[in-house]
Amino acid sequence: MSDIPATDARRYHHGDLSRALIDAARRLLEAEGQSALSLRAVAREAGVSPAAPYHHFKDKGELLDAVAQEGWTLLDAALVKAKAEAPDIHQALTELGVAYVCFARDNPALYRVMYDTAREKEALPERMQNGEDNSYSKVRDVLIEAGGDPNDSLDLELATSAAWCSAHGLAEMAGFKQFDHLKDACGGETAFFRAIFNHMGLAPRRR
Amino acid sequence: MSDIPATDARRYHHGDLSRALIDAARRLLEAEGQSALSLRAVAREAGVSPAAPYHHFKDKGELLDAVAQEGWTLLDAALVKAKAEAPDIHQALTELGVAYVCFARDNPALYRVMYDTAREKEALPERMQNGEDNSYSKVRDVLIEAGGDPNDSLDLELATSAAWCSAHGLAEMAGFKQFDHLKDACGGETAFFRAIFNHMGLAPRRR
DNA sequence: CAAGATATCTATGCGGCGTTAAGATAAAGT
DNA sequence: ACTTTATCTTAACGCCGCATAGATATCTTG
Repeated sequence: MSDIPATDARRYHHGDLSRALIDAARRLLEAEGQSALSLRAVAREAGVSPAAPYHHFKDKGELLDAVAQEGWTLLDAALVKAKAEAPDIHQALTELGVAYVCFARDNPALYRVMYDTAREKEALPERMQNGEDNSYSKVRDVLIEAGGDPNDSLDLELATSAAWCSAHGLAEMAGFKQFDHLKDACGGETAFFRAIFNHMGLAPRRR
Repeated sequence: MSDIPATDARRYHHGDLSRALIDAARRLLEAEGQSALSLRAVAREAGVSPAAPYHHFKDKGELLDAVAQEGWTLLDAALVKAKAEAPDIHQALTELGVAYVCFARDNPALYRVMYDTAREKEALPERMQNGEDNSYSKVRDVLIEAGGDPNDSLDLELATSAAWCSAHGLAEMAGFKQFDHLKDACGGETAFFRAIFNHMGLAPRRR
């Protein structure tokens, strides 16, 4: 899924330690999971002393913020791709949802860091606010193209939020063993995702 | 929301330390939040030495399991109450959802522990499996009463799972500041919850 | 009731954590 | 060349989860 560069330069002044730390963190996250992501372990992985990160990040939380940022960017890219590849506009919303859940499945630890840091500040990143050309707007635009009323902004926002909540809910649940037999019965994991989304009749009021 | 008894008995042999530890953990969780919930802090709160808990729980995880267990029981009770109070069967599903989200809002740290421990073992508690007279079945039964086909068990399970995912998704998101203005626009928090659930047209195939 | 067995708790210690403070070293500015 | 500044290291503090060994209270059996 990812190619996080390994760091090599081992001179005293590193060159770009913040970058190297973020990469190290993502490498650790992918290889060992969230519980292994200590600041000291990140420093070790990057080949510096335990205190070195503090010259680039105020504390551990700020490093995690940076990691989460990259996560949101990756998720955004996955949604762009999904929309572009959707066969028609009425399936586009489901395909966005499937792409979302697949991202969470393929980057479980990163996905967790993204929402953990968001919960810490009780706010999703700006990218997720109602705005132009961000992740949130991608879902909203699909809803409009599929027949939503662009003038009923409250209803549109509710529909967009509902879609996001649904996708997040499924993303968090899909990993549980309870659903294994349903995945089989549906004929595969993504078929299961689609079936679940079909049961959540996500739509705005019509124009 | 809760009445977690404070422990007093301070004799050498405590009497019921496991009980006292669980209560202490829940008290800490409510007062200080999840990050303050260390095993040592729980022992302090219960008035025993840091190593005492190990005679009643294998490790910290097992204590959290016990706390989570109580959480699921409380959630179950909230759902029973919501179903009993629902005006008619077609609103019952939404009311279950609202009750679910309100539980998460009122017990944020506990709710988090519940899902964190579940994720650790990649499985929700048995209570959540397809079965008789558990939390899962409460949602499923409402879907049947509302017109779902009791014989199409795959579809029923998908619909039940979809409802649960949606509720969980909203529960996790509702705390974010992003939604404050929507809550206002809807005329209150629970009205917002209802509006979101309305946009997720949760239903099984008809009989 | 006495005495040994058992359950429960304390004391101590290990390594790892996040974070801070003080000192070393390399690069940049004058 | 010399100073200044940015960057990194070393060392230390108080927390943490957890393991071990020893103390103390209750239970069991005579």
